[in-house]
Amino acid sequence: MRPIPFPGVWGTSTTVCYQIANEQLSEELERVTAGLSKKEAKRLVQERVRERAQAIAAELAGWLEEHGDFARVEAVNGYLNIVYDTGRFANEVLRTALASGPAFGRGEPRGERVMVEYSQPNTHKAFHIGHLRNVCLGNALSRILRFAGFDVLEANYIGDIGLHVIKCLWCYLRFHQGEEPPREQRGRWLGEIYAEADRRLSYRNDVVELLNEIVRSDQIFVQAIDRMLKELWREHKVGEDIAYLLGQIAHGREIRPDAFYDDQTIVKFWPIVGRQLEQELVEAQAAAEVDPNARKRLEQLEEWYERWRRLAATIDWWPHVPQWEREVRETFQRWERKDPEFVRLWEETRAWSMEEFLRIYEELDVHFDVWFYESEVEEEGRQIVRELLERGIAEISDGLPVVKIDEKLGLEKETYRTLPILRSDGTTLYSTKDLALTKRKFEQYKVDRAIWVVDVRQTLYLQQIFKVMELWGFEQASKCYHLAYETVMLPSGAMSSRLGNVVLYEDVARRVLERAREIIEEKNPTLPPDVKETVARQVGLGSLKYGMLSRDNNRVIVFDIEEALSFEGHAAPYIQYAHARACRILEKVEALPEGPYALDELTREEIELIEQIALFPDEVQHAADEYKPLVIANYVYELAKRFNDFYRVCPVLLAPEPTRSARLAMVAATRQILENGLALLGIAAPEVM
RNA sequence: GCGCCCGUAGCUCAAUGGAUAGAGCGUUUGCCUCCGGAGCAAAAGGUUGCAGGUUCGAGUCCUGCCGGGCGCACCA
Repeated sequence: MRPIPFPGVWGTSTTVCYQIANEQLSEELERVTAGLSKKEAKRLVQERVRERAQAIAAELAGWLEEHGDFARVEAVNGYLNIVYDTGRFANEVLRTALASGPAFGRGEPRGERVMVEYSQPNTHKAFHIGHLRNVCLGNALSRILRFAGFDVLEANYIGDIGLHVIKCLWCYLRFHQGEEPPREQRGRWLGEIYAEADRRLSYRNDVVELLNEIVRSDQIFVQAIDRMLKELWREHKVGEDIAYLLGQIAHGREIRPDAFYDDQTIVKFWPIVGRQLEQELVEAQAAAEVDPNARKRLEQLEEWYERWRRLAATIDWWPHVPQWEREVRETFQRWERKDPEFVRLWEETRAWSMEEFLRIYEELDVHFDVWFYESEVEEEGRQIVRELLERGIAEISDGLPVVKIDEKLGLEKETYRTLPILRSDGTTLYSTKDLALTKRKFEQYKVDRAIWVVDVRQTLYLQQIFKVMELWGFEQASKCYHLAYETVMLPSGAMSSRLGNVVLYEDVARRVLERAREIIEEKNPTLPPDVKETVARQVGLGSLKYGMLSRDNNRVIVFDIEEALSFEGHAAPYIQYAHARACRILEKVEALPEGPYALDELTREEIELIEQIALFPDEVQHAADEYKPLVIANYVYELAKRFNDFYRVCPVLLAPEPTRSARLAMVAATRQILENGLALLGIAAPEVM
């Protein structure tokens, strides 16, 4: 059963006649088509089934028309369409919607406890718009599941320890100790230090990666390599390294960062590389002016040159990288032996990040029931690893404790591969901690199902965790579900803190709020200042959230700031605006008139509006079943659209009774459902804007 | 090599296996004496990447290509 897909016709449609026709005809068709060519047989079957479906539909329609209690029953193209008696059905819909109010659409309690883990930000790192998508999705999903009748626990899992924290603190101690972080932005400041640490530690790899990339795809560069190396020889007489470079490039083999004899070789070579790129750039620019096909090469060269330039600015880092790596390992050991001074620093800086996260959650109206911290499950994780090793599920391979999952499951084909569960030096991995966390979710919080709202790139990893839990004998492993969603990218490509093109949540939020304030100042200057501010937040943040939720989970979002700043068209403000309009009408009446309402003679717009209203409870269940807030996002937009159509054609306050009362009921019901639907997305429904 | 995701209007995206594939942006033309113009009306824009298959019926399911993205042993 589904709604009849024609405008202005309210009812349900069924395809059951096709199924009956198929059953009835199966034997006969086999007989008749014997000996016919495939094409002929197909056409014949198609014809016969259609005819029969239509005949059955017509028969059923006749019967229902007589015995049923509907406005009209029709057989069309084999479909059986049952058209509602609008007066009665519409009254029923409006009555329930208005009587239930904020509870309209709520599902029956399911008696199932579900934990939704989302957000999982890392302390000491920046909170960017990729994290925003996760929060919006996880929170909307939680709200939808709860409304659909599940008992929901919203859980956050703070990455407050791990290599990233150690790197950040190493960099802080080594290069920024004693500096005063900006008062309100200490979390962000730490994030910048982390990014610097990452750049420093991956410096050699980044340099060599660029070099390899150029060598792989730029013939002109490769042809110039003899001259470049001669130049290098004049400046820096390390024959071994020059021979190495020449050999690798000539044979098309990768250059490796740790293969150099002398620390200064690349430092000296880098300016030579830059000069070569500059020269190629000049030539490519000239070529691009006459030949549009040369544009691609020009763009590639520009990108390489930009990367070269960034790396050149800190070329003096090269010799230090191995030493830094040692220092990071030592810093990790300080954490492992719980060095009091280090732990104190960790606690202090961790609080800086948490301060920022809490501010963001408050702003987004997101509230967690359970807070997990990676630092709290390290020991429990080690215990599980020990047990896995004792029971022979895990083994030591090249000094590394791993679970060879495919082997343990007896799978021939590589599927789950191998999961390391502890570092060879005994420090914990993400996996160590996640094993413990999974156990905790079910045992400590007694949940029936656990959902991980995590980036799609971790799909294999999470499947590995679930499988290891299964091998360990954890029965609820089958109740673990990974809700994967795609990444947020920029028009320029993937975000990368190392490349310095990360769009931070704070920056976007400030701009969106600023824009919202400007617009409200322009549209509604007479509002009291505090109302303006509230509305600006509701509209600005609502718009940002809607942008994250109005795309399917498995689609990449290309974040465009201009789009985020536009409050027109298919966006939250459109829906909020419809809500505000409805409020304007309703505030002009004393009390909502009691039903039943005169709904027998309805316009097309009225039928479509009521039809959409009636759909809400089903849509909630659908969204919950599929884990798709998008379903609700689409629904509220469609409702707002139909309301606007209605608003244009059907005067409410000026309509004569009893139409006026009926329309007021429609407005009230619509307003309520816009509010309910937006609430499921975590978006506010302002009364004015 | 193995595996996952995405190809729909110029752009960004919708469409529980069902009837005539819909929105927004952008473009063109209109609408504020009328419950709020963050709105509305109209026009233009499509071989749903390609080729097969399953089905009464395929944008949707299956197979193979083509194009793009991503993941695969000590990051999280």
